[in-house]
Amino acid sequence: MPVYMTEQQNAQRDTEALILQAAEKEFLEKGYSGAKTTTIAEAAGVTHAMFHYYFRTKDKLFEKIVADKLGKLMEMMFSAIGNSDLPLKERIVQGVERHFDFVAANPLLPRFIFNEVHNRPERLDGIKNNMISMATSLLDNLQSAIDKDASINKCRHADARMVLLDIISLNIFPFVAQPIVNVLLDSIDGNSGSLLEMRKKENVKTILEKLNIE
Amino acid sequence: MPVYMTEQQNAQRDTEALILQAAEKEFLEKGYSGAKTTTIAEAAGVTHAMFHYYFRTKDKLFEKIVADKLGKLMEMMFSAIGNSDLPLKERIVQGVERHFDFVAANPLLPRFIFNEVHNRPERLDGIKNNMISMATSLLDNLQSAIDKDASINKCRHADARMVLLDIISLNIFPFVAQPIVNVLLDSIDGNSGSLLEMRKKENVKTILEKLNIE
DNA sequence: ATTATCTATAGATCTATAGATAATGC
DNA sequence: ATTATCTATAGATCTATAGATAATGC
Repeated sequence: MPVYMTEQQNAQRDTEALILQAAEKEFLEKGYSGAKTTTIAEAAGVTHAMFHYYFRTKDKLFEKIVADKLGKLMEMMFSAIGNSDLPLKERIVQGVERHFDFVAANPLLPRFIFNEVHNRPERLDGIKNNMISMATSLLDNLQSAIDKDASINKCRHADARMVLLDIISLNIFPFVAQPIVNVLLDSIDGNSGSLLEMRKKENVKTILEKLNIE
Repeated sequence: MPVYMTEQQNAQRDTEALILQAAEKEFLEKGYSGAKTTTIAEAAGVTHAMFHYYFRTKDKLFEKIVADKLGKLMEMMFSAIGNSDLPLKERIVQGVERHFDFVAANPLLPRFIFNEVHNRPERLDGIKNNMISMATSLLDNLQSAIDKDASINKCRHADARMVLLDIISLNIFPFVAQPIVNVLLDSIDGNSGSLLEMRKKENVKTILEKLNIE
C-alpha cells in the first residue's frame, strides 16, 4: 500500500468498505434471499449503482462473505479445543470460555452458517479437507490428554469428539435462540442481562462434571 | 364433517391440503423470503392461481404455518422436562430421549424458529404468557424433584432451568448443524449413519453425569 | 485519460387478480 | 347457482446495466 493515497483512492476504499460492511450485516441478518442490494446500498449511504460498480453482482459479493464466514467457522470450532500444553482442567476451562467469547463476539455467525450449509451443503466441499485435517490433529491431541488423565483416575474417560460437540452445542444455543431463551428465563426471575454470563459458567461446569474433573 | 362428501368437496380438500403441505416444506426449507409462491404451487401440482384462491396471500399462509410451528416449539421445549411421577433418573432419561426423538421427527423446526424469532421477535409476544406459565409450573416441579433427591445425596444439586437448556442445546445441535457435523465425524471414522444414535445416548449420559446420577 | 459517481431504465422475477370456463349439486 | 379451476396479465419489486457527468492525476 502506498504511503500517500490520493483523494480518489481514499474515496474508493471508503465506498467499497462501506458497501462491504453494510452487505455483511444485511446478509448475516437476513440471508441471501432476504437481503436486497438496494437496502445494502442505502445502508451504506451510496447509490445503488455503486453496489454493482464495486462488486458486479449480488452473488459475487455473497460468495465473498460466505468464504470469509466459513473461515470464521473453522476458527470457532477449533477455538474450543484449547491449548495443548496446559493441564487438562485449565485447557477445558479456557477452551470453553474462549469458544463462548468467540460466539458472543460473532452472535449472528452460527445461524448464518446453519442456513447456508443447509441451502447449499456442497459449499463445505471446499473447506472439507482443511477441516478434517485440522480436526483430526487437534482431536487426537485432546484425546491423548483425556486418556492420559483417565488412566491415572484424574478424569472420567470420554470421546474427545463428543466433548467438542458438547462444548459447541452448549455455547451456541443461547445465542441462536436468544429471543426464546430470554422469554423463558427473563420472566421467571429478573436476571436477563446476566443470562449469558450465567450460561458461560454453567457450560464450563457441565463439561468439567462430564469429565469428572474436580 | 358430513359422512358423504361430494367429489367437489374431495377435490377442494385435496388441493388445499396439497398446497398447504408444499408450502410448509418450502417455508421450512427456505424461510419466508426464500420461498416462492410459484414454486409452492408447482410442488403441489396445481396452477399458481390456486395458491391465491385458497390462501389469498403468501403472508396469510406463512402466518398460519408460523402459528402452527410456534405451537410445536412449545411441545418441543417441554417434552424435555418429562413425566413428574417417575423417579428422577427415569424421568431424565425419558425426557432427553423423548425430546431428541421429537427433534429428529421435526429436524427443520429449530432452524425455522430461530430465523423467524430473529427476524420478528414480536411474534413471541402472542405465546409469551402461555410459555411462561407452562415453563414455570413444569420447571418448579422438576426443581422440586432435583432438590428432593439432592437432599438425600441421590443427585447433585442443579438449577432446573439450566438442565432444560442443556438438554435442548445438546439435542438440537446435531440437527441444525448436520452437514458440518457429518463432515467432521464422518471422515474421522466411518460411522455417519450412527452419529445421531450415538449422540442421543451421549446426551442422556451427559445430563446424568451433570446431575451425578448413577 | 482514468476512475468514481449519478440518473434513468431495461429486464427478470414474483405476487396477486381479473375474467373466462368447467364441474357439481340443487 | 356455486365452487373450483385455468389462462392471461397487471403491478410491484429487485437486479443489473447503459450512458452521461464529475473529479483527479498525468
